[in-house]
Amino acid sequence: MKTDIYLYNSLSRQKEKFVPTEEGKLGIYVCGPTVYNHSHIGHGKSYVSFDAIVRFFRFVGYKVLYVQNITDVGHLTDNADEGDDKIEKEAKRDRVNPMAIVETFMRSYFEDMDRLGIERPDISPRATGHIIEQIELAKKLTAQGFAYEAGGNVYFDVSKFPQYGRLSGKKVEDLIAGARIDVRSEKKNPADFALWKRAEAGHIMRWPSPWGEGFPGWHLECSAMSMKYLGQTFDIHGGGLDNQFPHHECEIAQSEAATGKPFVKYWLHNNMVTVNGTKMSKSLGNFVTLKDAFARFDPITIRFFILQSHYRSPLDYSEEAVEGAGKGLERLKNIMRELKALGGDSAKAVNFDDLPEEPVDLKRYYGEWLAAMADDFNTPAAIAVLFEMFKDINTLLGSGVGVTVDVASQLYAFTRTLAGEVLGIIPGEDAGAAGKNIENDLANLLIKMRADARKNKDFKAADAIRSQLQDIGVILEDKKDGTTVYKVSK
RNA sequence: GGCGACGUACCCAAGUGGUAAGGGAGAGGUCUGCAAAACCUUUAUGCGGCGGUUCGAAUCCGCCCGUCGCCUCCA
Repeated sequence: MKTDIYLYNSLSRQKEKFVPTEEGKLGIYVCGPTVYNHSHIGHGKSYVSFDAIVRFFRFVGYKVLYVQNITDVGHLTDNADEGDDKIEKEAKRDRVNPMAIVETFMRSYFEDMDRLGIERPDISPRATGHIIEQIELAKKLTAQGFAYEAGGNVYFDVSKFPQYGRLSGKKVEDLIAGARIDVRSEKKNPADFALWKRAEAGHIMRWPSPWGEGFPGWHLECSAMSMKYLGQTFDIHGGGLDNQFPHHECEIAQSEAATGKPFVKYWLHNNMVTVNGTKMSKSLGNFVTLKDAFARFDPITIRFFILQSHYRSPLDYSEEAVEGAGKGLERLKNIMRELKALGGDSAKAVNFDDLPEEPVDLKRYYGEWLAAMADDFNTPAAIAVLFEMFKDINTLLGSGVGVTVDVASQLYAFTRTLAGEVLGIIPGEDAGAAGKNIENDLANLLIKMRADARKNKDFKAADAIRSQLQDIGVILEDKKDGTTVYKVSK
């Protein structure tokens, strides 16, 4: 390991040094989306954050197993007991099979995540694919006396699990006192939550169980699937702050009651996205979908915007703020393009144990960057370090001293690793100038024509070429040495 | 009502006891045929307000104001 990582554990409410269950390995589970609608900016923040966290763990040498579920059943529109299944509701409205809704929005979800440069989780288990495991868990809890059946429903008996409320800082008594009176409930205690729900007539998604036909409660899937793939005790469980209660609280209760072991060592919660200062939620209908945002901004700009604030801070989405972020990101891309043009893309591995201090003090910048990332994944501070370094690099490039291919290559590889491989804020291989294709040849042809016009002081023709290229999204820049480079704007 | 978080320049945003990172925008300058890009300089005696602790506080304590979140589905 190159460094110790400190992270804020919601369970202890303080920063702790990360100590893996198994040396060199990380098992992480992050609550995935319920796929009944397009993903919004909030999903983007959550999954971009955890993507950066996972990438960083991999960077420092951990072998990571990243599990993120797809909820495709059982998530009710109301509280944990009443209301329709969200997916069925959409399905009924559109008169299609619920699984078609699931398929549509699951594809939409992955498409959006791909565009945000998020690496796919290692395992994306679906709730409906793990009905057996969920039934087993419910059976076990019932047999152990932690759960009871009532009219085809199975409820977890919160009174049997005294630690309930530890994660969210809530007291069961307060919850009961504050709970809405539900006269029809078969529950012993208003705070009890459903492990299994009886399927009423007309309910489409249903499975046979020891308690009759029904479907699993929302919380159960995450316990069943996380433990299946990561073991009864695993390292990190992540998710949105809004899921801390009741969802994660219920997961802990179910899992620890069933196994008698600690469920998760470190709980990580990302903060929420607000739009115009108000929380965005599917229920409120004020959400900005990622597809909306992508129509306005480059997806990587959205990613950069997200990582420019800390994952535990709330993020207010505004076009002004994203535009500002986008311009900063432009600078980063410009530098990468220049370094690449100087021959920097010749593959070169970076030896982080032996970094040079000249002509750019990579050793220092790496140390600062690493310290920022290792301190609860402080991506905004890490990005600030990169910008300081870019200033040095730009000064070097503009100094007229000249940069050797070797140095350019080293700077490129270094930046590519920190900003690209780990933070994911450098888009794929799109840096224009070095391409070998017809587009590149045409662009260089026009550049040459313009250069000839300029030589003949025919600035009208030269500017016409430049402005018309700009109209189609190609921007020309004249360098100090008299050459001209082009870039394709988004 | 209960619990929690936050309030840093025009905008975004780090910083949790040692004298205000970074990005955007603005202003001036260098370079350029002009642009663009880049570079240089500049923009908070102050970190919601008022007290307190301390040699020293944006950072700790108290009160107040404001905003947001959770307590019901949400990443």
